[in-house]
Amino acid sequence: MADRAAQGPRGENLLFLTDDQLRKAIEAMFFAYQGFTADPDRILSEKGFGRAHHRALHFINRSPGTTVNKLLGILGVTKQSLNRVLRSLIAAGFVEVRVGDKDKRARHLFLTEDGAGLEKMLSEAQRARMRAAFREAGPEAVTGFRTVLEQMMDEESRRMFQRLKDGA
Amino acid sequence: MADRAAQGPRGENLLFLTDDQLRKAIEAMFFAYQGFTADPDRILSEKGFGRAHHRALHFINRSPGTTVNKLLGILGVTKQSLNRVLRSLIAAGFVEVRVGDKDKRARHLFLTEDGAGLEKMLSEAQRARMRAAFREAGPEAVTGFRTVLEQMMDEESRRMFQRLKDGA
DNA sequence: CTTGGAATGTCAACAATGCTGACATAAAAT
DNA sequence: ATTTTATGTCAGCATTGTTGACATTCCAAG
Repeated sequence: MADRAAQGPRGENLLFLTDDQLRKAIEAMFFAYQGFTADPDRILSEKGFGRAHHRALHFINRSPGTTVNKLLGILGVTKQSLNRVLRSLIAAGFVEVRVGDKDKRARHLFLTEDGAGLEKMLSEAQRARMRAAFREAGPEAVTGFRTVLEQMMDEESRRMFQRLKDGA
Repeated sequence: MADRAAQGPRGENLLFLTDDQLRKAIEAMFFAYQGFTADPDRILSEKGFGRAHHRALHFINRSPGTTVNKLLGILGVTKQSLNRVLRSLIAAGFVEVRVGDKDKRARHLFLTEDGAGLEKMLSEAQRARMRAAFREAGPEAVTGFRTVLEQMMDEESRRMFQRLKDGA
């Protein structure tokens, strides 16, 4: 398995593509994701919610009035799974639903004041960790980080991400 | 959303620390992790296994003879949860257990030939995606990627990761 | 040596969150 | 007007987290 897609004589252009380097990156991704979700998970578990609730709150907050159907596309889960999460958020008074004006099948989702409060608490914890990591790593590392993440996405997710990035 | 926690006149030292930039990074992490797990998940679901089985196979493969207790520390789940996963891997003939020589409480874990085969299939799918992403992003991005990931980990995970990085 | 506590692992039951299937309702197409 | 498509809900199952109760083994105190 001796590899690296190296070419030049000096480091500059090495690609770090040995299986061993890739394994380390895979493990780093695993441990980093644990950290990424740790703070919100802790807050949520105290309130009897889980990670799925956080994701729903996040994307409703960022796109108020979005529909169940649009959320499905973003989250990549089934409508049944999302529905369960939304039901409990609605029951708890964190999310409000309005039936569509033009299309009465569509359910438009909004955060209540409480919902916005919870979302803020969760995002701020997550952002604080991300901000600390970025500060430690430095701006060039941050650029590289985002470039690799984007390349790791599925085609469909990447399109979704791009669309979300610019406006709605 | 004009952002960046800029200070100097030119990019060099920008910190990208606005909430909006952080939100984008958070979403990137979410979508990238979907991609990260997508290929192994697909393979596993055909065989009636899940992501937890992959993690167990990965770390047993990398540290043959490790014990249940050590795996717990690495995976960050309860022993009961891990036990269930191990039981099904053992029943399927992918993992072999040997009672400790000195300490008969300890269960040492090894992959069978089949187990190593499955692990290889899973890792190679995951490595292929990682390799492609790295190739697209370029070596500097890869360095930055790993730096940020490491900073995002919990203290404990980071120690674990460091220990794993250098040998067993 | 015995006894009691700590370490390791197993079994059982519950919760969160994926999934598929069946269905109700509204919109769109024929 | 009837059929088909889109959207969402309800019910039930699988995976994988959790806690609690327990068995076995080791080790340390007496």
